Amino acid sequence: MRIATWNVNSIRARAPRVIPYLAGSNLDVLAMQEIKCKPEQFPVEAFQEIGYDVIILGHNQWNGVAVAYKNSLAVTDIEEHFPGQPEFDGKLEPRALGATFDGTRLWSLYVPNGRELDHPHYDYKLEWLDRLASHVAESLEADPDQELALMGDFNIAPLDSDVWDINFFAGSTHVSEPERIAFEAFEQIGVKDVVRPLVPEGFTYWDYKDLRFPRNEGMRIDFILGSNSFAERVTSASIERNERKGEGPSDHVPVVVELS
DNA sequence: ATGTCGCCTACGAGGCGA
Repeated sequence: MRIATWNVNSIRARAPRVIPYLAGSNLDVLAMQEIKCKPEQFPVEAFQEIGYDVIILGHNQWNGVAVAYKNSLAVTDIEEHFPGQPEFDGKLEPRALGATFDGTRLWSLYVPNGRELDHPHYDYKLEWLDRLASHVAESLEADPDQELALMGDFNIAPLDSDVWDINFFAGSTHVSEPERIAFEAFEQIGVKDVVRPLVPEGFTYWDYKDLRFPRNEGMRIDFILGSNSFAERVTSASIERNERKGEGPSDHVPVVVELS
């Protein structure tokens, strides 16, 4: 089984990139973030034409997550939002979508950005991560051997080397100690980064501004975190840097793992 | 370089979020 996560930054704008990539990728499952549309606006037919069905969670022009999967796969236990997921500004945002494929539990996750260290969105981000970790910990306590993966845009650079210049990010979100502690908490509950051991180098995101991609001034903020049973099945991984090239790319690229 | 995108509203251009 081959699965991937990709912050597409609007599926309507990105279909000309996502559909050809998916058609040529032999992926079984693609978790997407920032689809930026309602379900009725999602280009479902373009996915169906290349043999994929789609699960969608989107409310308006912000956020939104989806999961595309080969139409030969059986999907069960579709879950919109995770239990205990906090609200922002009184609203439950479309940032988490769970689904199980042949016994493998996958989550497409778009972690809140945080905006600024003194912004309410930052507290929301930390709370969101804490609640997610609590949910995953409970789930793993109930079924320690389950194959589970958290896939998505975590909006955290866990290491200084995950940004092109740590000094540029002084006082910014994505690199603060509380965010990094929140990220490390997943490893402590038994869900670890399954890509980094196989792909130690490389960014997953480059801002559209300031020639960031040509200068390779990026960030590693998109991850696949797997339970022990999931991690044991991972045979290879890749960061699809070429998807940042050419016409009309997302600012993020796909992160892929192959399972035995 | 104040250097980009994509969405909204509402039909031009500004606001928001990332």
